[in-house]
Amino acid sequence: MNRQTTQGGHADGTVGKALEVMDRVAARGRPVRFAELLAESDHPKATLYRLLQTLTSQGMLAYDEARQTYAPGLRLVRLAHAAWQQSSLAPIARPYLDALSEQVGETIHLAQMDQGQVLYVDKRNARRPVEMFSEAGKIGPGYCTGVGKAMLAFLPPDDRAKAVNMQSFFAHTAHTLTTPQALTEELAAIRAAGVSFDREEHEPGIICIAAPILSSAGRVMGALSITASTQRNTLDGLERLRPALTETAEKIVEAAETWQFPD
Amino acid sequence: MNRQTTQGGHADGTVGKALEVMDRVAARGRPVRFAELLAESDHPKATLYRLLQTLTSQGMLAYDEARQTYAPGLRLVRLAHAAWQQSSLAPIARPYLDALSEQVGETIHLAQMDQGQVLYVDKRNARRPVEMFSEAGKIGPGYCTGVGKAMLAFLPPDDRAKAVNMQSFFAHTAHTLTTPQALTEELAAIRAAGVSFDREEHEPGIICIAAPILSSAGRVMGALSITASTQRNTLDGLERLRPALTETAEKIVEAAETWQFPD
DNA sequence: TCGGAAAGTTCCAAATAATGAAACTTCATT
DNA sequence: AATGAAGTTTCATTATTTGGAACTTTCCGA
Repeated sequence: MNRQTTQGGHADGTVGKALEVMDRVAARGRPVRFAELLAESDHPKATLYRLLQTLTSQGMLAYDEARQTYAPGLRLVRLAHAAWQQSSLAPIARPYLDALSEQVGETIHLAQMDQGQVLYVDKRNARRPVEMFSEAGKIGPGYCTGVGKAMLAFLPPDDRAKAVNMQSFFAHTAHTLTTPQALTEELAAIRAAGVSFDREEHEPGIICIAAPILSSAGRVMGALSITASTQRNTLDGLERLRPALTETAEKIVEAAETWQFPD
Repeated sequence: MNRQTTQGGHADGTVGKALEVMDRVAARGRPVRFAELLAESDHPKATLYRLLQTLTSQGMLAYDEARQTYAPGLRLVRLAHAAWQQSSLAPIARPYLDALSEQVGETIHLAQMDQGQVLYVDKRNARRPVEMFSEAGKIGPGYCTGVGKAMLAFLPPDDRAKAVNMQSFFAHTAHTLTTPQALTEELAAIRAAGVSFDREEHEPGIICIAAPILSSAGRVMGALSITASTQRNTLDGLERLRPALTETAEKIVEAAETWQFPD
């Protein structure tokens, strides 16, 4: 029972430290040099060096000899396949997303919570279906997205408070909620309404309606959203899609709770 | 310099052991109980228990309290997104896969090698595009798939010999090559031909033509294949698609070697 | 081409974390 | 209640990790 509530940073044992390094490499979004990592890490040179060696020899990182850079390794892709299939709502929700996509014709996101952030696990585009990993696996902020707010709103009070405090508020647009107070009030309104809206809070011109996916016990399993641009739609227009949205969310819960792994 | 050539299993340090446990959980393909893992592991109970605790608290595993089972965690999905984008050929190859898909109208796979196995990193279906993680991240055998043989054939001799010995041959069909000798001969033929064929070696009724993706220095970067069923096509029919296939492979190399991460 | 500095790698005694046998707690059955 | 299988905790022992410093290589400018 060794909880570190301090700043997102966990670190039990050697494994924790190694994974923290993994995260840093992944967060860069491009190949990184040893020195770059060293600069932002508080490990001594030798320690960081050996952590990177271990991760590389394990296939968790790929080392490019020519450029002397590290990048996340392909072993992760293999592991993630299993994670996506087993631990995400995506495989169960797929047919319902397909149906909803056909019905409403707008962009749809399926998201879950991971470590206080929004993790997108599936998507349908208005025209072309799915865009692979380029969307699944992407993360987003909790306080200024429809799915983020929908999930935060229905978290148990303690977790919700914790999650609200973990947000690092940034005014992406003039409509972004930028204080814990404003967000807390908004979340109460969302609980009352049952759905959340993104009123151009994350990107100008982009609006969305989102619904939480709640287990029958009331636990937040994820969230589902329909996104549109202000050029082609309005908040009222999205409000009209609410029944389709919440019905889909309900079907997903039902499917998830019925689902049993075969022997 | 502590190499373990023995059976795919590496294990440097604690991190290695933890990741080996991760692999075992992922390999099951369904939630696993502690006892199941204990039975197939050679760690003592307490050790395995703590490894699982660490991985769980790190978000690498998800623990289902109700069922008392472990499954790969969502943190992996996040990390894999970065890996797929940065370390796989998929993002670079995408436009070329799209074009090839449109041109030939058959199923297309893009694969890379990971730890002696074939790792699929992208796919196009005949009709509907892409199927998310359910295909990307999947692994397959090297000795009886078109992409596997294409990559094995062009590996440096030492690596090739090692990889051939790592295969665990199983006669999926009557056409499967089931000995290292037969495979080695086939690989020589593939080197001479420049492309490989799957002659119903993995699944009855499924054939394919595959080409390696070789860097200008001759290093194996991945492989590309066009798959068809014997009902709708023949090996000769696939042979006719060879120019389109190899041209696409060349375009991908070119794009990959030109590609530079922006500052 | 040469010097110098920065980047990357190795060493080893000290510090720390992992180990695992055994004892203990649960919880579902008989 | 009694049994036992599954899961959890303890703690002295053991093995791994640590990090300062020395060493080697690479890069760059004069």
